[in-house]
Amino acid sequence: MNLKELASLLNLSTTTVSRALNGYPEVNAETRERVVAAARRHGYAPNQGARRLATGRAHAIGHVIPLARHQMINPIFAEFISGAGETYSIAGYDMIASVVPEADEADAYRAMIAQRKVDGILVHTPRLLDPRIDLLSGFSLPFLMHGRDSRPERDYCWIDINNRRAFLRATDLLLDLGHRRIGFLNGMEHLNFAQRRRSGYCAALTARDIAPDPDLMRHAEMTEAYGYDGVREMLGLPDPPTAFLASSIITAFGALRAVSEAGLRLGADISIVTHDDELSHMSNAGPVPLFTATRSSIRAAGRRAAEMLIALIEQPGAATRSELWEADLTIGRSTGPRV
Amino acid sequence: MNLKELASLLNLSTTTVSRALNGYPEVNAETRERVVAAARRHGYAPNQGARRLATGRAHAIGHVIPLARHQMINPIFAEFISGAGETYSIAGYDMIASVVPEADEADAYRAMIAQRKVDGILVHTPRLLDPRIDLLSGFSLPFLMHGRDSRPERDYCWIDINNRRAFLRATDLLLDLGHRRIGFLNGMEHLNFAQRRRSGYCAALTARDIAPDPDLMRHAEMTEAYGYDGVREMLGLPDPPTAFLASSIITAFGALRAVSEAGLRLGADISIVTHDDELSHMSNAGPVPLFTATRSSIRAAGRRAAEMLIALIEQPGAATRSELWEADLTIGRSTGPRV
DNA sequence: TTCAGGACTCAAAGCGCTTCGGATAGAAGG
DNA sequence: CCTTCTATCCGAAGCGCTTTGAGTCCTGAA
Repeated sequence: MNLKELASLLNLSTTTVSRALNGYPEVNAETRERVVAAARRHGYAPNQGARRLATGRAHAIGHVIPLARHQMINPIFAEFISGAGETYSIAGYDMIASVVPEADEADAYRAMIAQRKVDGILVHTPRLLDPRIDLLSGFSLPFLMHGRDSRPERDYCWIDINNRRAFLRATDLLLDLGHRRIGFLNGMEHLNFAQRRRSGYCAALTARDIAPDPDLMRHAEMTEAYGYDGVREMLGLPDPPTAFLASSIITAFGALRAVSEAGLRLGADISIVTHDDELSHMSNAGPVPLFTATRSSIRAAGRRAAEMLIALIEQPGAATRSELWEADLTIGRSTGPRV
Repeated sequence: MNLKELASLLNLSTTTVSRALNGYPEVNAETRERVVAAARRHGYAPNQGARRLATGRAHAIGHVIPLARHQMINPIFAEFISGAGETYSIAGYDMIASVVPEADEADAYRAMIAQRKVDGILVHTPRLLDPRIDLLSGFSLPFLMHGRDSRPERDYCWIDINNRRAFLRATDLLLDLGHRRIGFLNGMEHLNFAQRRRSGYCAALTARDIAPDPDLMRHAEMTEAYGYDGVREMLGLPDPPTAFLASSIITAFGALRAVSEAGLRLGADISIVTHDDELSHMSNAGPVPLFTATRSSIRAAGRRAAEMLIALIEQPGAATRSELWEADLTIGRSTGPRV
């Protein structure tokens, strides 16, 4: 069933039917009802390809997911996507996701734009000096970055959490509890967020005249095994840490496993603070959560990011402001004074 | 830059340029080279909307992700998607994902089809008697289900693992080790895979004249907390289990946490077997993995599912067969004889 | 009665691509 | 030298929609 058929069925022109369905005012209320009813009855919906061609708008937003050699897909990504997807559905946008080898990433962005597949692009997990900013700035298509670059002079729109402050506060908390040797299980440090977290961690230490110890700082993909191995190895050091700071709750669970296995009691012998993205299958909720954590919902970030990007698309004039969210610091059962 | 501009730039007709770019034989090799070079130089790529309209093919595959009230997004989903996405990219398909409230699920499928957004649909996590099979069978669009329905008489294409067999073998293993009280932390039992797993678990028990004990069987969303709570509560029973069977490695990690917290030793005092989807951030790899597990890569399933669906789309005649994969049973450090 | 103006409706022109059905020119065959 | 291929290329139609610019038919004021 297409527009023409529907129109002739109703003895109306395609113009009127199109207008009736798209809510234009110059069509009789009664006519509109007839049209809408008939469309529903016959399961008519406008062909998206034709609509795209006629309007020049794709009503879709692109996500490029680079797959590195190690083939990891961050569970955080799923959660963010699900938040963004909620907003897209409500606003009538499709999400198109392109999973490509890391090396083809730039081409994937270029193709999306050249083929006019999307009206905007959402960019994930920026690197330190992320080439995608300059790449995408070269086109006139709106894009929004989840996270930031390190160069404030670049002009683009982003949403991020205050990673530095969060990890500074987390480290401060542990220092206040008397901990002096704090193991840091960071994310991969070529990523911007990890660099900022490290900066917060180091700043808190140096503010108390503690030199950051390279032996206590690690960075890697934030897996469970990484948390386990990291803690296990650091606990084997001559002067082992009494507390750990984890960059992801998944890593924190791994850390906890190593702590338990070593026969140490969480919150008594060893303290752990983690960042908590509120992943739905790794909940750290409850009145007194398991982990003391800096917390910020990644799903909420996804929702908001999508809203901001859609605003960028639909009101090109209006200056959409970037947003910096503060993470909550919630005290759980995983921290206590140094013994 | 569009076709017409590119064509006049080259002093060729749009016909020839289009054919050159699409690899039709009736164009001079030299001409083709000129065209391809010019297209690259000017960053030309055909407008996808126009192409869709002209060819009637969307070159896209749809995924509908229903968001239940509890708003959970399964990490397994991300992993599957990433596998499927790899295949899509190689084959030149887009993945379009629609995140909708559970109640709007059927409409989301209908809209995708009516608007001709996709050439095929990949359906996730079937329920017991999944209405989507009849819904989608009513259209002429190919679809593929990751998982199966319980009604063998329905004719559709699927890929699945042998959940029943996997859990039967896992249970058998524990029984062989002398365990008689085996706690079962299943996924939500309105889902098909969970029902099959339960059937395998029960079959193994009854084969040894052990009546399945409802107190030892739970089903819920497969979170870490569920594993923890489940084990904790079952360990508090008058006649507690000596082994546990978990439906997801996330749950298994939660189970392990409860075991450790109770001061029990994994593989000695308590055994755990889990299903392992090979999630990239929750690895259970290594020569002797942490968990004894029934293992099947969900990412590989995603890749294969995408291949099958694309075959369904591109060779409508050819009978594409459904596939049932067997899971590996790998022995780790989490199982041992009953004490 | 006339006519301006509002309320509806319509025909037709694209949007950018693919593809059908020729055209043209040189090569091959008679 | 004329016809028939073959290798290339082109014009134009059409995919299904939106939207511009024009009506047409009322209503109510003059």
